[in-house]
Amino acid sequence: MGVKDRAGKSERRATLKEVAAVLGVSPATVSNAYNRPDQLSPLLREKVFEAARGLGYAGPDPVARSLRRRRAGAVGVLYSDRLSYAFADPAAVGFFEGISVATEEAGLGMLLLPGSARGARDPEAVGNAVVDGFVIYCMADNDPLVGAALGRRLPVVLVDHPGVGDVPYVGIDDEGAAAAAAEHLISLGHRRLGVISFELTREPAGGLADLSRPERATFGPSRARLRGYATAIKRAGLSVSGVPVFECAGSTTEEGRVAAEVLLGTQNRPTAILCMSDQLAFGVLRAAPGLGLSLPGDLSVVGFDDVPEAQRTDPPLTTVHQPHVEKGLLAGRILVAQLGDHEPPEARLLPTRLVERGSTAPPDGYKSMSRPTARSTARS
Amino acid sequence: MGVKDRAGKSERRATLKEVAAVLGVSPATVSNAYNRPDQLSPLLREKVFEAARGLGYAGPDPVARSLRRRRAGAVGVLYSDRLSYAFADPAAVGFFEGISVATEEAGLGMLLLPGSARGARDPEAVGNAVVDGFVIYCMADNDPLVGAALGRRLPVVLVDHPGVGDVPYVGIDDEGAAAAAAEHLISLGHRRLGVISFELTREPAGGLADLSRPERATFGPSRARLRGYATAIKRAGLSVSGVPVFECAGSTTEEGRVAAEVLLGTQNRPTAILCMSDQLAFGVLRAAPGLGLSLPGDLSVVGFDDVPEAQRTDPPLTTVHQPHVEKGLLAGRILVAQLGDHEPPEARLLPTRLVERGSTAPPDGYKSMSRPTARSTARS
DNA sequence: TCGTTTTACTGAATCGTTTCAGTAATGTAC
DNA sequence: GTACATTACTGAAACGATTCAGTAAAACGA
Repeated sequence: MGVKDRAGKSERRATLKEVAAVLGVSPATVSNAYNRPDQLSPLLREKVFEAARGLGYAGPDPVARSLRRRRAGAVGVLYSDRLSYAFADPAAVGFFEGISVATEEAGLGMLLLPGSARGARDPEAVGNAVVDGFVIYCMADNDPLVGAALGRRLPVVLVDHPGVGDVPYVGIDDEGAAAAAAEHLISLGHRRLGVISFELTREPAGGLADLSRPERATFGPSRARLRGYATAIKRAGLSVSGVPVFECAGSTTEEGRVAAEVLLGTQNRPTAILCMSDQLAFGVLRAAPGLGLSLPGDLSVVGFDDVPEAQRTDPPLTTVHQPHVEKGLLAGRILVAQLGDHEPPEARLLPTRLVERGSTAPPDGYKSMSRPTARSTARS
Repeated sequence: MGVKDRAGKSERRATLKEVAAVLGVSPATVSNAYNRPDQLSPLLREKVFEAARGLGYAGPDPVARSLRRRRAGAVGVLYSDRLSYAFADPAAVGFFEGISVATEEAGLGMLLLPGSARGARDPEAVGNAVVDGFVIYCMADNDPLVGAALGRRLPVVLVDHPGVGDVPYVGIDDEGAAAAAAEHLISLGHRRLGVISFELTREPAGGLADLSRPERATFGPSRARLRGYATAIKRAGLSVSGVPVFECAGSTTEEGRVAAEVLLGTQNRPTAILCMSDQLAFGVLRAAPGLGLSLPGDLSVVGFDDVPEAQRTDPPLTTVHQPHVEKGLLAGRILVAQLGDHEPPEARLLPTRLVERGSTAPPDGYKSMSRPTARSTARS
């Protein structure tokens, strides 16, 4: 193509003013043709469209329009990690699905911001996002992007994140749900538990810790879940500091597998493992055969999330169910309502429920007492 | 709260000009403080930030900035249906994942436009989208939103959509892949085939048709796949018009189930079914027991997509593998390259491959000839 | 000390719309 | 024929930034 001249791209797009000029009318009239047909004779309106077509004018520029109208027509979504992780995690996908229902109802777009991946975090993206509000999903307490988003002074909904001031908040009772999961194992007779956790700090060390200091976790739901596990364990009269916690940098099957190998490689290995997500639990299921363990006889596993696949693993996964889609829907609706100055639905904690499936059983050689039934932890 | 006064929300946010006024400097200086630190004494810069903090000014307004800079910092994604469907379909989710990798690399946001659901389609959303370009994914040929997006004169990548002019295009060889799927069944000895298809027209009738007029489908990949099925069937000397095609409005398990019940409820029922997606095929698997059919003995099923779950069904699903994530990644990269005036990767057809699993076998009482091996259909 | 460069800032134009307050022309009422 | 309403359009001021061409002052070299 010879000289590099940006191959034809440079012809500037026509503007409303130019369309007006062609017809010898005022820009206001052209604007009205697009936005307020009743302010115009139908004839002139047609002429405007025709002239526009002639100039290749595709209608008012969205950016200029947004500036003038002061609305962007989209809501921003902030996620704690790389977006591609979100798409690989059925829990996040379910949540996004819920949001999308709400935004679609309102005719709004859904802007997924470039993830706040560790290291490469780029607060500019939040400052540059052309949105009318934010859904902040599952971010570390001290993530600077949260501050950046709040600083924009737009309507915001916080999800799975500790409340900030009077910002609407949607989540679950992580602590109660985690406690229920631990209680389930304990009541089956397990005494040696292990935990596979999300990252504990913003710069996760990875590797082993114990359950004695849940408060140091910088990630709201992790902290609450650790606390829940710890509470149940203490209540049963067991030692909290004896419970190994393996910290995973991400919620993937692979990380779960590695964690399981470490946790189960110790002498006096746990007979049951509590996982903070189903993805991690799947990793444990995958690791078990290689370690010569069969489930649930040699090892019990509890997940968290109840993603659809949890029903189909072998054995099916006992896990804490939480309503991901509804969580997204509620968060989305609250945000949308704020934008339209409607009365928003009440922000709240959604119910969870322990779903007992085949991955948990009394430890080998233990006679179970009465088995507890599904327990629902909800608060309105 | 007594009088409804928009509870404190109305305090207008401060502007750059106001920050400048407070300090008695020019707006240009404040702008420079944010955008060109080197144009400013560090001392003054600090003062600017301090004044900004005092006024609750969170930095330059993204919309105004976009207007002036002429870039939005986001790419738009157009999908043929309601977004919530996309999130429920692992194939689409994989595609989105790929896009997100590309946009994230470039620090761009990913704006999912409110779906072009049947009926409620709202071309305004496309015209109003604040984006630097579009990925158009899987839209009907004559969808007005495609025209609207093209009309914006922004860089565009078309995915799974018939090419338009010299717009970059990414897809697979749908026809070849479909033909391979049909050939597989035929070589197993099946003679009575059925097809479960996506919508054939923009206003899908639902229900039965036959394979004799693939060209009327208004949806590129559907058309190509029907053509592929037909080609293979003709090549085998079978009658194309004898092949029942059930049209589903959406790609869901439920629709697949219904379709299977209709297709298999006829006398002289098909011994094998070709599905245009794994989701539809899952529906067939689910319907089979109720119809007293066991797979693959009584019925063979082939899917399309090879979503992860296809490996875990019972029996595992024979299906056409296509690289969803890579498709998204490639589309995203091409778009991003165009935005930055880089040389974009070459647009192309990605390879597919028939994956034979347990859901296909020779029809009952038929002795199979040599079984064909996985066949790859790729073009660069 | 003079001329030149560098530093630190400013003024004003511009990005492309929307919208509000008019205004001239036409229509209606009596 | 006058008063009033309606219709069809216009002018100009926002909306909130960025940027380019300057300019005055300070620093520098010889």
